[in-house]
Amino acid sequence: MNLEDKLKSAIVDGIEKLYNQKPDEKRINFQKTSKDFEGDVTIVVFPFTGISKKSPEQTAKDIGTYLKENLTEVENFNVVKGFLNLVISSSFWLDFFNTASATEHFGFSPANTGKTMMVEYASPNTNKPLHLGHIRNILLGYSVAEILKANGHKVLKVQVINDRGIHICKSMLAWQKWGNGETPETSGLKGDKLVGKYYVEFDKHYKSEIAELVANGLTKEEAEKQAPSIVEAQAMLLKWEAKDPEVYALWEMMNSWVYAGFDVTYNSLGVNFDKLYYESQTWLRGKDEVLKGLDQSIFYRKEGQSVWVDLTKEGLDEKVLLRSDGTAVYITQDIGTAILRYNDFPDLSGIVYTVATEQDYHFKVLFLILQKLGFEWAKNCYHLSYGMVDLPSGKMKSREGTVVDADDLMEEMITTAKEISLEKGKGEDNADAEELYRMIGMAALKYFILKVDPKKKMLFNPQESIDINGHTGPFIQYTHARIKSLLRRADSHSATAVSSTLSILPKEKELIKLIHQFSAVLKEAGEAYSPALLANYIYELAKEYNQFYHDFPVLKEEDEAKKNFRLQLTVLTGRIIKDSLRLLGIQAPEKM
RNA sequence: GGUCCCAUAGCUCAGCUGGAUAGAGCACAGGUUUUCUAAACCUGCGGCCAUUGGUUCGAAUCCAAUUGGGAUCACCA
Repeated sequence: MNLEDKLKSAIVDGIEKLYNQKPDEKRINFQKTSKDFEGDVTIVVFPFTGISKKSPEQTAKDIGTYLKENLTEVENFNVVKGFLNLVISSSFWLDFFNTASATEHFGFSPANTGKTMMVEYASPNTNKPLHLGHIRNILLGYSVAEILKANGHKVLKVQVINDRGIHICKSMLAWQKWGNGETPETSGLKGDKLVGKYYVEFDKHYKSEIAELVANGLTKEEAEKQAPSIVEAQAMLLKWEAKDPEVYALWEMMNSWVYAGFDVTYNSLGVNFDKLYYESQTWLRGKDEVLKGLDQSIFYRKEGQSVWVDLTKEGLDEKVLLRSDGTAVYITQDIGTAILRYNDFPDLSGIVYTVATEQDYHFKVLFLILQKLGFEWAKNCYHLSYGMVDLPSGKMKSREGTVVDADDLMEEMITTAKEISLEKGKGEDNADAEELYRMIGMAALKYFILKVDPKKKMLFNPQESIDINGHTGPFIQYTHARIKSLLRRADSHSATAVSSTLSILPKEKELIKLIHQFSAVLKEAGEAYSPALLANYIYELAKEYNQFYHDFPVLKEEDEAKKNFRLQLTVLTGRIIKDSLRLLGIQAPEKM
């Protein structure tokens, strides 16, 4: 039983004894004691003055006296207005500290919950390389998956690959026409970059064709439909759908280039997947489900035989599910794919879809439709919606060339890390050092993105945004490296339990209190699907440790008991930092 | 036009289900090293929490309206 639960039930009992009435447990509200007052935990007593029929001060005094008499953990208390500040005994903190020290991954859920969660992330199109927006997606999805694991769930990381459609045909067509047989090998380009190059090439030709047609008197809309390039691309898509051998072979070849390219990027990002879903294999799914729904009158037909769902009662619109020619639309596929996943993994307890906030409406509709179709599990589907990454110049637009390429960005981060290291006189020129620069650069990038609340959009300034000092990944890495350095010197430290009668300094207690919060933070990060909570917590911990480190000797402490305690405090802090960074996908170097 | 999201220091962000004098980092001005990593630590500067009402003992937080920004609403994906 943790401290807050203990306090809570004691307060309930106390109020009942004091005033003969049970308080609403939900109104018992704990908060950190403001640093201007003495105490560790503060209870706001205003909600209970109605029961006590006494002044806030008197009520707080009554409850405080009761707690002090009945709970060994409560050593003392003081009252400021309606705030009851409790001083928790240092023996409680030290007992907790010993327990945490003896736990391998303190804060992680020790037991398996038996739940299996599927986390979908990345989900790229196969016609162009990954960019900054994908990076946010990938880092979030990966980290959420790891956090869920730390909370005791089984996790399946999956990726949906949008490998079919008009977009890929555009690249294919352009390559066929103007590629001269160029391959990743002959061009020296990464596969995804090469295919992306032809996507841009297509767009260039398409645009000039439109301009020409408009000059010849067509409207813009007509020109966009009649331009030879797009007509050809559409013809190619039909051939693909008919499994034309030649088109299919081209499609397979170009996709294989893209996958090889993506693998490099995923590797650099340090992420992986347990299962891949290819749209080319799932795009025909869902149609049967829609027809079943039609039979059950969940859906209806409109003129022209198209099939619709009416969501106006839910405050949304009508949505088309099958075109009048009977073919599926995008959401139809998603219906099919969701069902497919539950068929693949019947014991799934939920699916987390990591998809940008632009698709909020889409997922609302999708989950509603699944519910209407009678799938109970639909309520366990969660859209992890994340905001766009904006640039100082505004939105990223591939047409305007303002897209920040994922590979370029990572490389730039690593180079910057190297430059800064050399500037600080810490750099060397060997393989180990190169690996360290990579770790630092990637930490700066990952932390910068993950520390922001997922659902908020964020601004990315390539020149200024990524820093290495202050509230950053490298700062936390540095704290870890510093801890490791200290521990390397402490060759003979033995892990003996700390006596609960040891007197501890305020700064030491602050550290223990922060560590005490860790399990709650980790749990909440999992429940809220928010790595940002963990990222911000671990910064606080690193900062607190740095202050402690600065102010007090560890190895040079002469009192053996204190030295032992401080060493173990250092060990535990280092472990929590390392574990947390790992959950964020960030490596913790031993030296830097 | 309908729906949804957002607005906190010059900049980038915290601020959990309402609680004490709203916090960090960057930037700016200074300081700390004969002692465990100065990628650190400390001090200062910086705020009408977009505006206006409401609920409450108490509002950055909840509600409503307004303003400004963004997203979305296709027989596209």
